[in-house]
Amino acid sequence: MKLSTRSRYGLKAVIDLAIAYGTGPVSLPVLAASQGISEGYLEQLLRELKKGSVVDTVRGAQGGYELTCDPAELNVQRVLNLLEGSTAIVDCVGTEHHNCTSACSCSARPLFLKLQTRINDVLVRTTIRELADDYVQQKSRGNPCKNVCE
Amino acid sequence: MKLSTRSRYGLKAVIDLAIAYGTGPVSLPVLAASQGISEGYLEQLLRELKKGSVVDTVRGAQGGYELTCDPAELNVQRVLNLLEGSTAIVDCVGTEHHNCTSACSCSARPLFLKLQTRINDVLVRTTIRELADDYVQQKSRGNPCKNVCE
DNA sequence: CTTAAACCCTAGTAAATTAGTTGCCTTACG
DNA sequence: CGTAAGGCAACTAATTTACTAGGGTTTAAG
Repeated sequence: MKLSTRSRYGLKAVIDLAIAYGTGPVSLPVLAASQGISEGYLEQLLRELKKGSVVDTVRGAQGGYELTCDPAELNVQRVLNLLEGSTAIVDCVGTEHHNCTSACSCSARPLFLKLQTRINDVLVRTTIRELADDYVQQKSRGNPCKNVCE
Repeated sequence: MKLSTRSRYGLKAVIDLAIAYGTGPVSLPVLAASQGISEGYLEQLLRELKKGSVVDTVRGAQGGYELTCDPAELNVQRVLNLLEGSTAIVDCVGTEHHNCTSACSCSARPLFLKLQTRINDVLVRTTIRELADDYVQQKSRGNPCKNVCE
């Protein structure tokens, strides 16, 4: 049930980009330093996000990464789907239903479906803008925020 | 975000035991055959469930496994916690909060907390009895149920 | 009392996933 | 042209997952 660090790092980088939205690209070294992780690793995650058209890049000096759309229009599910591959808790309730029919299959399926529905609900409804705004607000109140996990 | 096969197999075995609740122990070969998996592997999972007092065993010939309590009193969270170790999607929102304070920590924390709340809600509210009853009912309607994942 | 069915336990292992690192190439601003 | 930046591929170490193997112990039944 754990979310991978890919997802955690990638999501936080997207939130960083949302905070900087409209102010030009943010470079990899800056994004990596924000979370205290290596540039090489974060780069891979950002490349996935670029493939999925969530971020765009500006090459050359003064370049960096930026969101392709307004953070208010970007939900968490889209981001996590790119980073995680899929946000399905079990394959048989993902977008590809495989061999499990909805009529009836294994005894745990009703649980999996309910869980997946609730999870998707949160992921779809939560926008990157909300998370970015919350974080900026907390910091402005002088709360001891760190974006680094220990 | 995936649920491990441990969890899937273990949970389904518990549902099998719920269906047989009150009719004496069910043997490992029977439980394993129900899902088409090896006895050795399922045995490990059942041992975890025994450690957690969810199932009890009867040794010797005609022995097997049985639930320690009424399936109506047993929720899915308790079962998955034993099988999965923890049902937390990230460590910092588990029962052990580690170094992340609730005041403010990383930018993604509000999302993690919301997600975890919704997940726990489903896991706590769903009883094994519900799942067992649903399954028995589906089968009695002649639906093509299989407890085996393909 | 012997046998066989059943649980008990430890250890090992192959495959997959995760979490990175390394190194070199391309682009573009000044 | 030099340097700062992203692009890309390959490799690797550690961990987790999903098992398998094999021997030990208990107990009901014949």
